[in-house]
Amino acid sequence: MHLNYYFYKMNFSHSEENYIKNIYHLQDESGEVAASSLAALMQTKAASVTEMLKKLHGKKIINYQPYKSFSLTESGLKTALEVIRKHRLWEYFLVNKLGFNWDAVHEIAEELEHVSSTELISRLDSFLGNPMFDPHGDPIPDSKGKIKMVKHVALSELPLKIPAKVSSIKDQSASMLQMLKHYNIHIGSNIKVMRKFEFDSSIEIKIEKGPVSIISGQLSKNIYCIV
Amino acid sequence: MHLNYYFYKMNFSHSEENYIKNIYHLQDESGEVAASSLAALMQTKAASVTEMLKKLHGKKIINYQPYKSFSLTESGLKTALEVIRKHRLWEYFLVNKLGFNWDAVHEIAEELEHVSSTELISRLDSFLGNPMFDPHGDPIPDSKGKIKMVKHVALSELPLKIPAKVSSIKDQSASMLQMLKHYNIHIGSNIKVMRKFEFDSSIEIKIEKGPVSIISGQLSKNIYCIV
DNA sequence: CTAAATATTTTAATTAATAAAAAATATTTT
DNA sequence: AAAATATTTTTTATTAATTAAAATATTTAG
Repeated sequence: MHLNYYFYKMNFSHSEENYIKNIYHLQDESGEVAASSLAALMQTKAASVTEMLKKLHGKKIINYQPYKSFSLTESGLKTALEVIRKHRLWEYFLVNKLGFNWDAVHEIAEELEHVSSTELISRLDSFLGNPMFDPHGDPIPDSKGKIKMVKHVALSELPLKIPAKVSSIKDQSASMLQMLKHYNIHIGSNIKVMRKFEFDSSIEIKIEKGPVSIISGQLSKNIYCIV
Repeated sequence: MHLNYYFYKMNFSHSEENYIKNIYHLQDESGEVAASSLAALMQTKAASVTEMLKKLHGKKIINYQPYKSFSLTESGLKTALEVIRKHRLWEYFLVNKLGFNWDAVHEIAEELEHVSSTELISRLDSFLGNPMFDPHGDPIPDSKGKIKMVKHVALSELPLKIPAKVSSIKDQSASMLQMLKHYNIHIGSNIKVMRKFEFDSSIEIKIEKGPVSIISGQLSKNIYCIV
């Protein structure tokens, strides 16, 4: 019987890793996680979630009491950040070394993130030059699980005339990408909000070395920036 | 119900891919494959092999009649070469981009070879400069499944004074690697057999830009060359 | 050519992981 | 306190892979 010595590296199934990762994302937004939100996010049924919660609780990955909302333990957090680190490093590789578009890499990284070798990830990290952010602007945890806490603020919430950098796009549908292309906005664009129009919530923006444009309130809510 | 249209890309489980790959390796050596050899190679029981054979036959991957030896169909061959292509490209990447030793990459490539995206492999191939051989000297199939047919001949079988290039090492144990280091022999070394000693099957070799050495018959049987 | 040895398949059962419908129970809202 | 909602338990199912033991086919040796 394998015990969980502190130096013993636990292995998780793909499914477990996906659950752990998604619990992290939810708890990152709002502290604790309800079974129903997790079921919704993972497009599965509440009963399936409960099954997995019992399993993860048994492995000391989550703090969990029946009927209560739950959160990752320290060990769970560490595991989540390892998976997220892998995912984001692979995304960086796919875009910056293999030349993929940033909107095409998520699915592939979903597979690559489950490859288990830590030596591989450590070397990949060096090879890529220890990048801090993935192609979507999300921070990449370091080998110790340390992650830059970046506040992503929607363009719609940005104060006037404060320079900001586009860091991520919420809705990554094809129609959204089309719009971004039209306005020549992409991850890394330096941008300022010049005016806000109360009437329809549209805003006037200035893109560095680019024109002044007016974008809809809806679009501005989907573009996130780092100030 | 999904039918197997000619443009429909079949998906295989990791286990199926491993079986297909290993059938390829056996059939590459000796034309047809017996269930028992496959069971031995894969360290499993004959009954498990039969189960898988029925499944692969159902998917038109092998030519199979009960109790007879079997072989890959054209489609099976294509699949096998795709998996082997992935495996060898990843090995090349691990060694030549991430700086792994060539003897440390097999296990990691065993995982990476099952990542499904073909776009990924096509881009990886370009990124690596369309290499022809992996770090063990084995040929990498191209995107169409075309593979350099290289005849690997053991140093012990090499005619006298014919220049050859070390292409692969059969026994990849630590003790073997130690010996190779001692003699300064590695994949790609240009080498000639100068004399053969009948008494103990040892041979005298000349390594390009290196000294003349005598190696044991046992060692010479484990070093393969391309003539 | 036949008996014995060997190889392969079938059968039946097992394990493991995941999923989920339906019923039961707990919590929250009104 | 009742109603609505959320969660868990129970039960059932699926899928994939594995294998011991029995049955059957093939090959080998005498």
